[in-house]
Amino acid sequence: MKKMGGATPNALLGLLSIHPMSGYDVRQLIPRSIGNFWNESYGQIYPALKQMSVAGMVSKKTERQKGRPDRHVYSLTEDGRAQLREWLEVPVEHEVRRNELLLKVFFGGQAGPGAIRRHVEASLEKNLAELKLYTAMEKQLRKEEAHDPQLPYWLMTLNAGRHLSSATVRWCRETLAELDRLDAAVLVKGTAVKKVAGKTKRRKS
Amino acid sequence: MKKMGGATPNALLGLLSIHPMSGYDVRQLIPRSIGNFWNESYGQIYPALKQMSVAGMVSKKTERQKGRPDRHVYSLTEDGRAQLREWLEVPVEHEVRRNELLLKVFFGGQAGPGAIRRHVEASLEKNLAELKLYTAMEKQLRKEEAHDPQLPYWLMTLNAGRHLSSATVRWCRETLAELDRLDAAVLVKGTAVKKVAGKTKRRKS
DNA sequence: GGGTGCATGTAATGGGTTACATGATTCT
DNA sequence: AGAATCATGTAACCCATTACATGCACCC
Repeated sequence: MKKMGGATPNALLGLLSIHPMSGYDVRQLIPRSIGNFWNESYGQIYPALKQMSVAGMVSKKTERQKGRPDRHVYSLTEDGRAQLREWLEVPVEHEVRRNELLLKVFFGGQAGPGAIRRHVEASLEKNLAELKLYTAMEKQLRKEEAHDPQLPYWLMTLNAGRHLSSATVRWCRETLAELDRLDAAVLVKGTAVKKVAGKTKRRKS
Repeated sequence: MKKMGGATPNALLGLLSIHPMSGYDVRQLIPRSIGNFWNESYGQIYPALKQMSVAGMVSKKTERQKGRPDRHVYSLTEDGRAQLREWLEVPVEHEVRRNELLLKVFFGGQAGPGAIRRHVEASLEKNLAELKLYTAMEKQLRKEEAHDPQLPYWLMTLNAGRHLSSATVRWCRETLAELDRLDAAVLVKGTAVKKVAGKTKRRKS
């Protein structure tokens, strides 16, 4: 059995472990499953499935269709399942996840007035929206997949999303307050002060 | 002035905005500045500095040294500063940050007993350690850089790290509790339980 | 003598997205 | 008529890490 170091093929094995699928199906499934913390594009999926097929991790069955191209449905082999289990044992190593928002905040002193505030506000909105989405997804999952033995694990990842998003929301609010304080300090010291953006847009919700 | 789309050159401009530096210096500075949410390797830094020099974003001065190779010290030009300011205005777009821990948790149903728990415990430890580090860093920053006008922004990113890490800690604890509950449920169901490693196979919706 | 730090850089390799190419079907 | 969906795949490109290559100084 060959080594499968990369996370991508293992992620695919994981998805195929739910049920047999085509490459197209995999791509469609992602946003409704691991989409909040993982992504794969067609450019990764199709070649990876082919390689894994050669390596004996998956077996392929071709379903012919009228008009449309054939569906190549892949399912896990025993080797594939073993490989997945093995990979799941390997400790995850820490990688620095890049966060462009924080990068810009770090250099905020160089930015024009209001730029950082706008970014933080956008992040706040985004994370509030995500929070709503998570609770909706949870309800749906609990209903539709009530009997799936994997449900608890799916809920754990949803819960992670909730914790992360709500922490980000809290940070955004604190940061906006801090930005207010900074602006105020500048005003006090201030030379010629006119109408620097002091308004925080309050909108729909 | 050329377009600089990628975040890497702009991150370098940002670091050079603190004070002029060599490529080597940049690399050394990263872990003590943006290291918690950004990284650049020599393989990126040196070519990028060269390109930016050609593009007129930075100017290079060579300091000769005894024995050691020359230091190439780069500083921002006006164009570079403008480019940085411009980039700081551009809204950050959402990218799905990959999280291998969550990926493994999602497929936890396929894992051997204890594997997921070990990963979550490791994450808990890691984040607790990071929390300690953040408070230490904050103290140090407040002392050493007390007069730097950029300090507030640096503290904001530190604060983000704190929020993120402590959210992760909370999630880890909740998740460990949930894993306990799952294990207990399995024990209850498994009337004739002997070898835990037994069979959870045979599942198909 | 050997490891570490200073200091530069390039090349190989891997990972990943986007754009391209094809083509029928179904919906608006 | 035109767009979206189904369905496959490849090629070009971008981005990033790692390994390699060099070489002196300093410390143990």
